[in-house]
Amino acid sequence: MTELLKISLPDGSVREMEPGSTPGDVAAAIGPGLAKAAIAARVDGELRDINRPFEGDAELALVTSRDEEDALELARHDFAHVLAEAVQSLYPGTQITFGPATDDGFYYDVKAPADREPFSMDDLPDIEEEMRRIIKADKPLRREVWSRQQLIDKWEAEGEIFKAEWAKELPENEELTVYWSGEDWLDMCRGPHLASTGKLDPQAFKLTRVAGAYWRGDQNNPQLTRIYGTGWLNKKQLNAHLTRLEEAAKRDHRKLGREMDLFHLQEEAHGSVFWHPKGYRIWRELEAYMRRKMDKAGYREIKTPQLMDVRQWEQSGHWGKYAENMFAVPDMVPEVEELGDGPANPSVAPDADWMAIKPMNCPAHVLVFKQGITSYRDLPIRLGEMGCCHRNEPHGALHGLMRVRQFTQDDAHIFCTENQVVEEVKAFIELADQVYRDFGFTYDVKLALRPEKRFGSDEDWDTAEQELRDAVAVSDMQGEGDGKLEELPGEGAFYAPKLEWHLTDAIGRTWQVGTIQGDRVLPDRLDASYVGEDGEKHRPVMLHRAIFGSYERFIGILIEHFAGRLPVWLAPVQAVVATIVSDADDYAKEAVARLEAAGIRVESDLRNEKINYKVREHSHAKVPHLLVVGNREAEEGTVAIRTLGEKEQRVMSLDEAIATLKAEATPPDLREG
RNA sequence: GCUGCUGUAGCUCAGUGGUAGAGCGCACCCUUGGUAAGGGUGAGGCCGGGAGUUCAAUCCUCCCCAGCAGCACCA
Repeated sequence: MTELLKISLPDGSVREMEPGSTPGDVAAAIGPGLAKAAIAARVDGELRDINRPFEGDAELALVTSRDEEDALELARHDFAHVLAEAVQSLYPGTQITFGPATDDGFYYDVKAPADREPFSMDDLPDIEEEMRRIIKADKPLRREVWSRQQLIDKWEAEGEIFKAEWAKELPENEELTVYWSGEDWLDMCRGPHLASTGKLDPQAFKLTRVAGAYWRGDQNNPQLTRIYGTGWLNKKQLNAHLTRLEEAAKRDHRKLGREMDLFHLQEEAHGSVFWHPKGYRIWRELEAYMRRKMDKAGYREIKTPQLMDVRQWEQSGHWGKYAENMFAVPDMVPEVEELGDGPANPSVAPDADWMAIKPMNCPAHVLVFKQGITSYRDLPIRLGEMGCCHRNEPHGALHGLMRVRQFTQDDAHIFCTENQVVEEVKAFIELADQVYRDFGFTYDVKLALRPEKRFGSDEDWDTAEQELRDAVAVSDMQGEGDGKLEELPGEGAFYAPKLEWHLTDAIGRTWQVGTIQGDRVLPDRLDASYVGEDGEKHRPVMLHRAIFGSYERFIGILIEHFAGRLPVWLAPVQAVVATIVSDADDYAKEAVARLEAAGIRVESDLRNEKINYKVREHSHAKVPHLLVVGNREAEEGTVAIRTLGEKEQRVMSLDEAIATLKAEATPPDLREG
């Protein structure tokens, strides 16, 4: 007599099941409805196939499509497998590698057969069709445990060199599984999967693009073709997602930047921004705001050179570790050969001295710190700079305002003693939190730990990393996202670990803005010191920090975050006074003069156009307030305010309107209460 | 930098082996109209740059540049 398995269910009940039975059997025992709805199971908390037998007593929670997160993960993973199967079925000789679920779908990295070009967008319709065929065939997805050698033999026999390479590195003692799709195709996979391909909705996915991706993420390896898709549980979800993407595209800062006449980019200065009056207005407001914040927080602002002798960069270590991203300039008058009307051909003498344009401000700040003799009593010293830096970024990395070659940081370096580090980092974390909340952002904080290539001793790295963790633990952060501190091994700077603040753009990509880094390397390399209580020289710790990160990136994120509808205090034009008839022109001019006198950024629109047209145009321009005046308003001394995003107008006296606008135009740090 | 795609008027985009078109915007005229497109007329383009094939190239081929998506990179 075999002993029955005790399967506990979420409602607290316990079912006794025959050994070898599966979560599917439990579902069937409970009722036919559930048997049909159950797509997978959580067994002792682990997501598993519905048909994978229990290995003993267990806690079971059946997963249905109502458990959206699990269901989506499973479906996307299955879509990825179906994608791989479809590609191999259509194009024999294609090698498959990996294909995980993503935030909105799935991808699979494949290597096209040698006699074929890499896959392109044109191939996607055929592949989609083949995927639908596989889904409709309702092929069972069956789990099987294989030995490592079995896997290696199979992949090698089939010429799957990537899979074989991977299989060889799998641990010997772990249970290795494959999943069959029907009887004719399989992939090595940890699972879990749905019971069959037919559980997928053939109308709930769409292949979206192809792109190159390196095998195992290393650019020294062959490049594969990554086929991306978006995958959902049903067509409705898919369509909703596609609509969301369209909406997100509308708030792309590059598009809005042009439409709102904020800035432009052009090839002759690619990667550098031409700021237009309206865009630079936003910049100036941000800069004024940040200056007030930093002044109050005990920073002192400085300005340091754009160009320094290359020898200085050698000493700081940048020339060795960072030269490929630096712009170098010969310190000489170039010989210019005139070729008639053709291009001038400057040539550089072989013995020219070289200068480099600063890619960061830190070495210059150390040089400022080193002037004179500093006592421990003076510490901490916080030196701030709106520092314009140039970095020669890989061209494929450039992206609107988000990743540029010339940018200005709200940079500062805090020189302090060992004992002051945690306290200073804490103060910074709270300052950053205030700033992000003033803009309505939530954020994620990550801790980037020591990279492979680095300066400094392991003991110093241990200390520096722990200080950042300690500071986070004692800090008061309110505007944060999920509240967990994610640690990123190997991602720190060559001189210091970094705390990083990440914000999200319109389509969900995250961008680092703020950072603070605890550096013991640069003060040492550049021989910075202070005189301690004991009269001896000591090395200060140097904290590198920024909150906006760069004005360029921060403005890009602001534009996307607000879809161009910036808060009044940041809006380049805060109000437009628009007339209905020309008889109201004089009154409109008076209103504009009074608004200007109150410090409001206001423009007038006296054109001979219908009010409908003016409303439409200024709404498109995302002007927060439109003050409409006609004969009625002129007589009564009122304005009809139409606020962006609202359908209703409010009529109020001009005085009242000025007071309202003035309050809204006040930057958040200057508001009372 | 790598893979793929794209580059035509200020913007969004059609189009053709015989040097070009629309809508919006812009200018001018008419219209003074109460909250998201009033009407008319007109100007505007070395079809990203270079080389090649061709009687002829915006169109085909090659190289370069830039942009887009992803990868890699982001001190």
